Amino acid sequence: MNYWLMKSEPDTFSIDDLKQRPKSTEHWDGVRNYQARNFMRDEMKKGDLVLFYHSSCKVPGVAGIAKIVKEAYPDHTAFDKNSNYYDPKSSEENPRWFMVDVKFEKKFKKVVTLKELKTFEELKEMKLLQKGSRLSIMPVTKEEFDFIQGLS
DNA sequence: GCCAACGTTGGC
DNA sequence: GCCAACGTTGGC
Repeated sequence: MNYWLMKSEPDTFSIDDLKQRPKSTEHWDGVRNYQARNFMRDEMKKGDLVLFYHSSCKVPGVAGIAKIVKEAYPDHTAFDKNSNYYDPKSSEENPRWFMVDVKFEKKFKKVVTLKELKTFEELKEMKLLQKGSRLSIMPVTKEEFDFIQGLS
């Protein structure tokens, strides 16, 4: 089983939004970065756990936990001309972008903030904290996952 | 294949 | 709103 961190802008889609979806499940569309796509398409497995990270907001940080409930399949928003995520280079015959389904697992009582994360020696190696790291989907180790959950 | 120009991310 | 860092595009 693998562990991940997935970023979302809470003004657009927060952990509360995820919880409120039917079956507390939503497809993770709009990923348009090859590295993030490859993680999703090639390595994410059903049952993997996800740190749900709030980015580009007042208090960035890990807001809770979600779970992968469906493995990668073509991201249909890439086919939709009216979508912000439309990509003419992706077709149904040869899809370029993929998404997974993610289910709400739990919300932390308080957000484990980015500021806080930066203070721990144990998390020094985290991809999230590396300079210039901007990936919206990245792997975390079991140790990092457990440690962060322990902070909540 | 190089690289300049441009676009995006995301913390601050 | 600024800007550093990184990704993508496209001319050559």
